[in-house]
Amino acid sequence: MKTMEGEKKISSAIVRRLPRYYRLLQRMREQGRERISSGEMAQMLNLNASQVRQDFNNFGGFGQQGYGYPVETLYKEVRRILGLDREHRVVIAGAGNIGRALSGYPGFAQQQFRILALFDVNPSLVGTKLPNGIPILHIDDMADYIRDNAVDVGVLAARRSVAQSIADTMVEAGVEAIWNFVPMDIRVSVPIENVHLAESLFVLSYRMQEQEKKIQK
Amino acid sequence: MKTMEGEKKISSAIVRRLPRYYRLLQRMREQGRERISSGEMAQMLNLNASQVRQDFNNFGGFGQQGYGYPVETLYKEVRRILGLDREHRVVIAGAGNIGRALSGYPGFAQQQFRILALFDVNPSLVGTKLPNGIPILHIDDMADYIRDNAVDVGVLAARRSVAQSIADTMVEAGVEAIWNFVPMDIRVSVPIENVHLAESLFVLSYRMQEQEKKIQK
DNA sequence: TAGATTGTTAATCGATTAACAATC
DNA sequence: TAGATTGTTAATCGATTAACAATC
Repeated sequence: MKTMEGEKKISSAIVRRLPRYYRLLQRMREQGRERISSGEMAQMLNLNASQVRQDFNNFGGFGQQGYGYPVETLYKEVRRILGLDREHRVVIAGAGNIGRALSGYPGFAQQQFRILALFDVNPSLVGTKLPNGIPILHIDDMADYIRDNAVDVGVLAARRSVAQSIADTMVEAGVEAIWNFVPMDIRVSVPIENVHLAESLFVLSYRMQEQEKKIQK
Repeated sequence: MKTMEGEKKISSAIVRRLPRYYRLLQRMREQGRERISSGEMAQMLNLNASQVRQDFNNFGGFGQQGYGYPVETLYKEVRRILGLDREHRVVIAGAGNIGRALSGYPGFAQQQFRILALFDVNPSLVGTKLPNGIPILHIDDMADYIRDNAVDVGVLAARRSVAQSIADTMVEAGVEAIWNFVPMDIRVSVPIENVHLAESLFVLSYRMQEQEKKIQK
């Protein structure tokens, strides 16, 4: 082990591979695997073995020459690096299709993302609860709720016209990160991660066309 | 105009920027803007003006020296490049939270992605219709439905254990692309685009931690 | 024409891959 | 010890940025 975490700036390319390593290690762990080599990880994730070793060495030397990486240790390290070793408290702005679908998504609870409440303006929704018991509250109460309940993650699933202003309210009330499902560029001072479904679909459409062109030749 | 489309291989980085240009041009168009320069696009999308020009020149010379790019023309070109100038016929496997949320997503219909049906095994869902009229059919009927209705895009929103086999059925029945919401690597012979929500959330979690560390210093 | 902005080549930067000594 | 595989430096590759002649 040579490098210490936190010293160098980790590139976005590397950060986006971390969840993939995490998922792989989780699976290996469930299967009772005790060690795994960079070559094996590379093959399973369609990467290069050097790249895998480079990636992990940004955070410290977790492997052992001649042996590989201990699955359990590496799993825990990656979980810690990703910040998944503590509970996150989440609210969702917008109780429409997306907002409700996200609240039912099992992946969150499993990784300690607790969804506390949804917020909306629709009078026929406000005051009700989802089947799983999560309450839908009025958006005007969101700021206080965030403060009172130590919410650290805000999810944007509202209409486009109000999205920026809701984001501002969230940040002002104290969320530390925003997960944005609204197809627009939100400007905030905290980390934000965009899930632009339409863009992903358009990329698919492009590749589909490209494929057709290839076949026609 | 020098290069002809289809000659060179377009890198993934460029393809992923195309939807962002598209969205920007759509907005400019709605605002009645007639022309736009590479510099202006770069600024709005947080890119470099050279990069913008390089990107478009992969597909042909759409600009004019001393003037910029005509918005309407460029918009239509990008739409065509992305394959959004024709209707796509879509089915969704899995009528759970995600599947139903996607069927209600207005972005699709606007871009000519027509969702024809959902498929599931749940007897209390099969045979019913969503509020917007889209029918939920039995998964066993999916292959025939795809063939009979010229479906070209399959959406995977089913449980993990059946996802690969459903994907195989879709491809066998003739879909040309798969949009995958199941957090696993699906192996198919057609283009596939993964929307791994958990991975996106984990990246957010990472950045949040990183930010905290910075502040503590 | 003069000014602006493209299209395109060249330079730079950063990420990926290869190579190999260190070492378990 | 011999074999395997890491950690790390060096080489390569590809993407981004800069520069500028072409031209509207």
